[in-house]
Amino acid sequence: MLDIKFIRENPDKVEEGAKNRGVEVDIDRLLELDEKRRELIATVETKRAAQNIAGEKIASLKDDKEKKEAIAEMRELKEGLKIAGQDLEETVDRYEQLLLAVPNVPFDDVPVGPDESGNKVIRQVGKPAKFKFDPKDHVELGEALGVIDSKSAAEVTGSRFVYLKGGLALMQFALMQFVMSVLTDSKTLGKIIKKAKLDVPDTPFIPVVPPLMIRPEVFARMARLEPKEERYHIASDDLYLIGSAEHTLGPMHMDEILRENDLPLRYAAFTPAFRREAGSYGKDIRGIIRLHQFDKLEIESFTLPEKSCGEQDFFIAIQEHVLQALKLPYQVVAICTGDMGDPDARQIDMECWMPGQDAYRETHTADLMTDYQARRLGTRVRRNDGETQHAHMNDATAIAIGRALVAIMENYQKEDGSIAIPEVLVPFMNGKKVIEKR
RNA sequence: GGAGAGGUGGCCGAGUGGUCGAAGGCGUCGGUCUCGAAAACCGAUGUACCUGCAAGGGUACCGUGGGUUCGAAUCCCACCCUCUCCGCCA
Repeated sequence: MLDIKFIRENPDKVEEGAKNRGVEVDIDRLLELDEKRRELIATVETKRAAQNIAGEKIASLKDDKEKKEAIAEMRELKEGLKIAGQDLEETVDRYEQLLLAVPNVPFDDVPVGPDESGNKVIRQVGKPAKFKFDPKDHVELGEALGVIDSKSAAEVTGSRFVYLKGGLALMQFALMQFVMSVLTDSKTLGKIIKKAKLDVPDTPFIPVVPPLMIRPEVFARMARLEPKEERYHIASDDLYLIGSAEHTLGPMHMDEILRENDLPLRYAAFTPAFRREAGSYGKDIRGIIRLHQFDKLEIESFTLPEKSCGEQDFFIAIQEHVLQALKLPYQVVAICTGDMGDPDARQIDMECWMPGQDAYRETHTADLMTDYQARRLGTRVRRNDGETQHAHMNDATAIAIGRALVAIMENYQKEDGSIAIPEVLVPFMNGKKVIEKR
């Protein structure tokens, strides 16, 4: 949700932003309703003030006759208030509906475009490996090694589910451990900050294992309930399965006022993510690139408004650190206006080179929501001077299973079909250096 | 699943129809004292919205929604949530 004052002062900017995202909102109508709303508030509050004074008068009167007269007067006041009150209520309802539909305003450096075709590659790091043999894709590799079993999963649960087995299952935990070890160590974070020349503190991330289900009201306040067809819903308890740890991490501080000195608050959460993939029939149907369920390590932070941009840069630097440590070739992509989520002011993706796909594919994303989510959530900061403001929120992938495993399998494959294990993961895999057929 | 208790300000907690936005305590902030600190003492401390250049003024909020009433934190109804005990269970 945007600040109505900001919309009042920058209607053109808001309208243009929405238009560039392909979102239709009637800003003129919203401002009309806002004006009407404020007029009605004035009317209603004046009437209430009169009523309050009359009420005090009644309470102070001793004489029964006087009292009766005053009460009769009060009855009339009450009627007028009722009508104005209803009018106000209706206006506010329509006003809020419109206000909530307004997406965040994209930063000026966000490329304008209708869909993913408008995304811009910012830089490429590492070169796609050249193979002396025909590289296989992860499905072929995984099935031959017996570490990916889609067939059994399809029988047991359905398509887009998978059994990860043996070395690959172990690698998932190695990845989690490795990345978590980065996120919780201020020394490593300090090095990342220094290398990227950032001006952010090295405050470590607090590890979290959050709930996997969420109430609809809270989901809506995160501006992530929609599109509903993308969410799994548990009807018996009216709960939704989260599509990302962000969904239950973000509302941790709803209706709270944080203290300036406690920021940045950084969290790293491990969760499965559940996605119905309703809009992607036939897309990536092969393998483990797009699953209904995958495990993920997600990072989220709450910062002061003026620090949120640098925080996103920091998140990106962490992602690049991880990819470089894994020695995966990747590119950094600025997501365009039409391809961003509604709450995002800027979205940056990491795409890893996947030889089996012969393409760069998304493995990470970093979203800067500014105060858009925090305003809905009521997450505020009390500044040291006593002022309160809405906190800024950032959210990003630290490592996502499925995609990360695909990148490793396809980049680290050997001619005999075995898969070398990235050096940094070896200590987390009992010293195992290769996944081979057993 | 069964039985019970309860939701009040950052926290604890009092308040059962009218000067209650709400006692008291804790915490926090400022001050006095001190070389400094602790203790003690004094003072200040909710949020949101409307209005105003500002000082200020006004309105709402005691889980949520509705009702009764001239007037509701207080009475009635519905719902939501939390906690405790028993049962079941990783």
